[in-house]
Order: sequence, then structure tokens, then C-alpha cells
Amino acid sequence: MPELPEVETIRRSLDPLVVGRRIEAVEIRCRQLRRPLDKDFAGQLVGRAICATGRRAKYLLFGLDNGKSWILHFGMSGRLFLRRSFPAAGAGTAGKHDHVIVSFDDGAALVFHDPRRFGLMLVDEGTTCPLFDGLGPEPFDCDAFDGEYLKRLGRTTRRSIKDVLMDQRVVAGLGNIYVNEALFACGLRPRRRLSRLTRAQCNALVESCRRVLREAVEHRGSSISDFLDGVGRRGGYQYKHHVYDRAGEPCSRCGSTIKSVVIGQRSSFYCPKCQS
DNA sequence: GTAAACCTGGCA
DNA sequence: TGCCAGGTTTAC
Repeated sequence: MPELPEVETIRRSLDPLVVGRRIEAVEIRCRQLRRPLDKDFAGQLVGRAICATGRRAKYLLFGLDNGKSWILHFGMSGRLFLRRSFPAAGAGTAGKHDHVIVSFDDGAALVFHDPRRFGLMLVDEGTTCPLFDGLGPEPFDCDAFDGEYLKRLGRTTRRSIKDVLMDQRVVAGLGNIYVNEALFACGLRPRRRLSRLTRAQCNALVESCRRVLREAVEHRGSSISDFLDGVGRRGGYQYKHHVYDRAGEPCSRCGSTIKSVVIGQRSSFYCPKCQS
């Protein structure tokens, strides 16, 4: 589910509600996420106050008062939401797939819910966590992610632009929705090889990624079927999608039928007339 | 590169 | 019943 805009939306919705609060208890109902939760996961959180929220790529971070961070990844189906008043641990009111419940001293709690359990959670240094080692630049980092960067990459790879932009080592935070939308925005087909793009096309591609992501954040993310922010609100950007999940529908710009192809095991969508 | 793996749920 | 899904990792 969550790509950069959704994670950022969750962060913004929770920031004013959790910063400054102290964690009183952590209930683990299922340790088995993408990787099993560390044995001491709960111990590293209990008693700590949350000082700040942050985001790196698709990871959400809660900065703690001991300098470490509670780091979460949502995989495909993860959610995090605040329950204003959560009954004591073991009260039996947690829902199915509510795997971890982090309670504050007034009874409110952050609930991590993840049916597919592709999510990830740990406590580590927010800056040097090994999970972040291989990540590429943030899309909004204009110094590191620019047309020249893509052009240079294109000299050493035969990969498609869809494949490259999906690669978190190249640029971190885009996923299937926003790569498809960014490619529509700059009129390039997903199968185009990066090596065949002109410098101007590389520049346009970078700008399209940033614009689509910025607009998606402004609309508080895309709720395709189940995305909700930290206080249970749906996003609105799904109504702005031009191609994602619109195979067979008319292009909003020219009326041609949106096509779908599979690239790297993921569905890709494009308008055969607007994109070349 | 491409496929399969990790999981559950929804839909045709 | 089978296929698909916002992601990532691992193995041919």
C-alpha cells in the first residue's frame, strides 16, 4: 500500500497527536512480520517519550528521547492508527491483524494493523539504521536526484525507466502507483530504456516524479481499497490518477484506451497516444 | 533479467 | 478456483 505520499500522510496525521507523549506499554499479538520482531522490541519502547516524527523513503520514524527511533515499514497492507482510548492489554478488543499495540499513559494507543504481514518494525538509530544503507536519494532532494543523475545512470544500464524508478536504490519512495503516474505526466512509456532518453527527457522525468508526489501528498495519498491515515481518513489522490488501474478506460487527456503491460512482475499502465 | 518467496483478502 | 494487489528479498 503505502508509497511515499501515504507514509508522509500518516506521519502528518499523527505528528501533533503523539509528539511529547510517553509510551507506557507495548502489546505484541503477532511477532511474525516480514522479519520477526526483535526479542527486545517492546523493551526498547516502554518508558520512552516520542520527540519527533520523520520519514525516510517509505519508512516512518518516531524519534525517541534516547536518540533512537522506532522505525516502521508498511509493506503492501500495513496501517498505523491512533485509538483515542484503548482498553488494557488483553482486554480482547483488538481487531484481527492488529499485530502491535503501543499504548500511552492516558489509554490512547497506536495500533499497527497488517493483514499480509509484509510490514516491518524495529528500534534503531534513525540515521545509521542498516535498512537505509542501500536507499537512493529522496525524490525531493534536488541536489542528488536530477536529470543529470538519471542521464549518468543511463550510460551503464539497459533497464527500462519503469524498472529504474521502482528501484529504491536509485530513488527512494516511489512505488507502482506513482511511477505509472509520473510516466504519464511526462509522456514516456514505461518500457522506454533509460539509456535512450535525452537529457531534456531525464529532466522532465525527474520533475514529473516530484510533481506527482507533491500533488499526492497534498491530496493526502491514494486510497485504492484500504489506505487510511493515522486518524482513519481516506486519501483523495485516487481520483486524480490518470492511468494507474485504469486499463480499458478512456484516457482523460485524449480518449484513447489505457493499456496495461507487465514489467518486472508489476502491472504498468499507459496511454498509447499520450505516451511514447 | 526473471521468478518465486513471504501473507491475506477481494473479486470474477 | 484462480488471479490479482500499494513491497522487498532471495534464488536461479
